[in-house]
Amino acid sequence: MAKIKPGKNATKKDVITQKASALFKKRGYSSTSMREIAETVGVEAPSLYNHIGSKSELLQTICFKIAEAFTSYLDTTENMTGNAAFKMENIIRFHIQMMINNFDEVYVANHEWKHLKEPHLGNFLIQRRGYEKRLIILMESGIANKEFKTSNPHVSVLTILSAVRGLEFWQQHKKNISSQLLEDDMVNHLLKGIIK
Amino acid sequence: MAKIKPGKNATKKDVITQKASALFKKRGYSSTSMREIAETVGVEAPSLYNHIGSKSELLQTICFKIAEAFTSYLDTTENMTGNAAFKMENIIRFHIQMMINNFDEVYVANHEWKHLKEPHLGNFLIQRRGYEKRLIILMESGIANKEFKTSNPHVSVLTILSAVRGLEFWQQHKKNISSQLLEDDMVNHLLKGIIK
DNA sequence: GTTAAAAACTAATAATTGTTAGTTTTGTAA
DNA sequence: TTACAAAACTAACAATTATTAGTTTTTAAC
Repeated sequence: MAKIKPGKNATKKDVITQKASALFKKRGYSSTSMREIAETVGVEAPSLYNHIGSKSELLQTICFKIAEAFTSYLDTTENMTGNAAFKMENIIRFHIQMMINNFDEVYVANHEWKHLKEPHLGNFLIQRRGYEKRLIILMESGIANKEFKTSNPHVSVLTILSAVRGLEFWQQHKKNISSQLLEDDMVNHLLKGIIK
Repeated sequence: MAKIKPGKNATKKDVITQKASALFKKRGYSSTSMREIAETVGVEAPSLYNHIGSKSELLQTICFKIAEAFTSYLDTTENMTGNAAFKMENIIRFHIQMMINNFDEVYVANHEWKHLKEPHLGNFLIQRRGYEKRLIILMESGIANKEFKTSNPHVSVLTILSAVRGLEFWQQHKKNISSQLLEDDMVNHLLKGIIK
């Protein structure tokens, strides 16, 4: 039957999606051809269409899977007991771990979402803005609690999200920095700064 | 003569490059066609070739102009008198200002450089890594001086660069945040943290 | 007004794209 | 072994791509 061999718990569609993630990350969505994806899967291009609907569907799958993961972790965190600083630290750590453990897909969701087609593009942006808004509310509650210094919560959240989302080029420094050190140091930096 | 009308101090090539920056930012390098660029310039696609060599040359121009700006500002800063914290703050402020005042080009340099062709791709990465290395050295000197908390200087620099480079989605919050507030708050955050 | 150059135009090219149609091969259950 | 469905294959498509060639228009200097 299939030359595409799914591992345990992975459909053939999963395999294709994973290979596509790696290629979309490396070469960008638009520059990646279905023939390239097919080649890394070990199949001719038209065969892919026995498993997926379209190239753009691949991008949707990736983007929404990641968006879902972040939203769902935020749900969990909001329902935890603990102060705002605790929750914020949790979320930062989750972002860093996602970046480390699901690099290809997170990178694609962060950088290639603009190639989504409507209505998915709109939905993605709504979800993303909603996520940012909830983080801002968390930050505001921490300021109200006097856990955080008084500052513009928009800017704080933007800074944190920028920092963790842009983390992609940590990959080049992998040899020098263990992922645990990266996580701890980065959390410290974003919460407590670097000035003595 | 030309239907492309350069403003003061701007050649026709400059106009094309600027329009291309905006399109590369909005739609990505690969998804932007020469016909699209031509249309926003107000000309047919082949006419562009009277002023530029190729599409990929446009990307080169943008990427290296920005890389040059950052490298050159770092040169200046390194030669200033002042401690490491002063210099680092300076550099962070410059990054933020560049992001605000040259958004399209900085965004393209940060996100589309992977589509550069050799040998330019290699040169760009060398320049970029050199820049990061010099920031790490600056950070190390600050730690040695006891200006900065002891931590991994790689991680600190990575965090700062991630934060300022990812700043692109501040655009969506423009209405809420003045650029001066953004700059001051972000510098504070990256240097002194947010925890009380 | 004439002339020469700069820069626009139209037409065309070869390559690559995502995708469909139609056919053959493969694997599984009976 | 037979039969059916899943999934591979080849061939082909229409569209779009960056770019070139050749021609006409525009501009500026005299």
